[in-house]
Amino acid sequence: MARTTGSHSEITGPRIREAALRLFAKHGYAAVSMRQIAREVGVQVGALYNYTPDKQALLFSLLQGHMDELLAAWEAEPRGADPLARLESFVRFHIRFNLARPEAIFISYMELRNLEPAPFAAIESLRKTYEQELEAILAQGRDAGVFQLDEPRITAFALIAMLTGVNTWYRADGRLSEPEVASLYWDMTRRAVGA
Amino acid sequence: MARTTGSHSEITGPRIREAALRLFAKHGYAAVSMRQIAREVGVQVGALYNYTPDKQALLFSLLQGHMDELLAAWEAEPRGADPLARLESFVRFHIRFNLARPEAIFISYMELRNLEPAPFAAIESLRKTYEQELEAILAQGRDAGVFQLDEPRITAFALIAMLTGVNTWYRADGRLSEPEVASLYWDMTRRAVGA
DNA sequence: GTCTATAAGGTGATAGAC
DNA sequence: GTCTATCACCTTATAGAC
Repeated sequence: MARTTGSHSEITGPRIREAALRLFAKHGYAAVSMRQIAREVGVQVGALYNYTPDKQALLFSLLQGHMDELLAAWEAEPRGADPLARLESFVRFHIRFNLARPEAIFISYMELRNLEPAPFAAIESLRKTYEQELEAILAQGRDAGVFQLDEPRITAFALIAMLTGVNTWYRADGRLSEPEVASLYWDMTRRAVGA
Repeated sequence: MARTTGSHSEITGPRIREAALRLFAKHGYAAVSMRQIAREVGVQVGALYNYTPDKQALLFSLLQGHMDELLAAWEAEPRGADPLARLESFVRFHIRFNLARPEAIFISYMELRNLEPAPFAAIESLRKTYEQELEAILAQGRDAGVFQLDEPRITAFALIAMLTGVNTWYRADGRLSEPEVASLYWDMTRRAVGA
C-alpha cells in the first residue's frame, strides 16, 4: 500500500476534500481521525498538512465551499417573474440541489457546532443569506396578495426544514422519482402558503 | 473538589444521564469523553462503569428513554375524535414536547449513527412507530375526504421535519410565545394537507 | 459504590530527511 | 510534496484496594 514519493498537489488536494467529506458525513467530524483521511487518500498523515493548517480548517473549507456553491447555483437558477413561480423555482431547486449532495448537506447541518465562533458565524451568515432569499419571495407574495401568511421569516424556516427533510428518506432506487417528489413537496408548499 | 468515598447510587445514576445528555447535545457524542462526564458529575471515571457497561450503551439508554417517553406522552395525550382534530392535537403535542426537551431531540437526530446496527435498529423502530401515528391520522383524513393528499407517508415525513425544525430557531425569550408558534405551524399544516 | 493506578492504544500536529 | 519518526497528550475500559 506504500506510495512512491513525489509531487501530486493537483490531485491530492481534491482527494483529501472528497475523503474528508465522505468520512465526516458517515462517522461525524469528531469521530474521524486525520490518519483515517490519509489512509483513504493513500498518503501518510503528515502530507495532509500541506493542504490544511489543521483539521478544523478542513471542515470549515468544506462547509464554506458548499455554501458558496449553493448560493451561486441559486443565483444562476432561472426563476419566474411572479412570486408563485419564484416559489416553485425555489422548492424544485432546493430539492434537486440537496439530493445531489447528501453528504455536504448532512455535514452542513450536523458539524457546524465543531467550528470555533468566528468560522461558525461565517457559515451561519451564508446560511442566513440563503434563507432570506426564500423569505423575500414569501414577503413579496404576501404583499401582492398571492400568499396568505403572517410571518415570512418563520414560514421560510418551516418550508426549508420540510424540504431539507427529503434527504433523510429519499432513495434514488425508490418508488418515486426526484421530479415526482419535488411535485409532491411543491403541492404541499403551495397550499401551506395559501396560494 | 474531591468527593468522599461512599455509596450514592440513587443520585449518581440520574446525574450521569443528565450530564451525558447535556454534553452529548452540546459537543457531540464522539467529542465527549467519559472523563468529561465524570468531572461534570463529580466522580472519578471508573465510577461511571457502575452505571453503564460502556459509553455507547449510555447513549443508547438516553435515546431509548427519550423515545419511550415520547410514545408514552403521545399515548396519554387527549386527542380529538375526527382526523382534523387529531391532526391538530399531534401538531401542538409535537411542538410542545420537542421544545421542552431540546437536548434529547438534538441527540436523537444527530447521534443515531454512533450506534451499532442492533441498537440503531431498535431506536429506528420506535421512531417509525411515532411516524406511523401521524401517517395513520393523515390516511384516515384522506379516506374520510377531509384531507387532500396522495401520499400519507411522505406527507408525514414532510410535516414531522417541518415541526421538528422549530427547535432550531425558537427562543423562549423571543417575540412569539410557544402557543403562538404552535398556531402558526398548525395553520401551515392544515393548509398543507388541504383541510 | 467509589477510588487510584494502569493497560493498551489512538489523537492532532510537527521536524527534518529526501 | 511526501515520507518517517516522534512529541505530548488523551482515550475507553478494567483491576483491585477500601
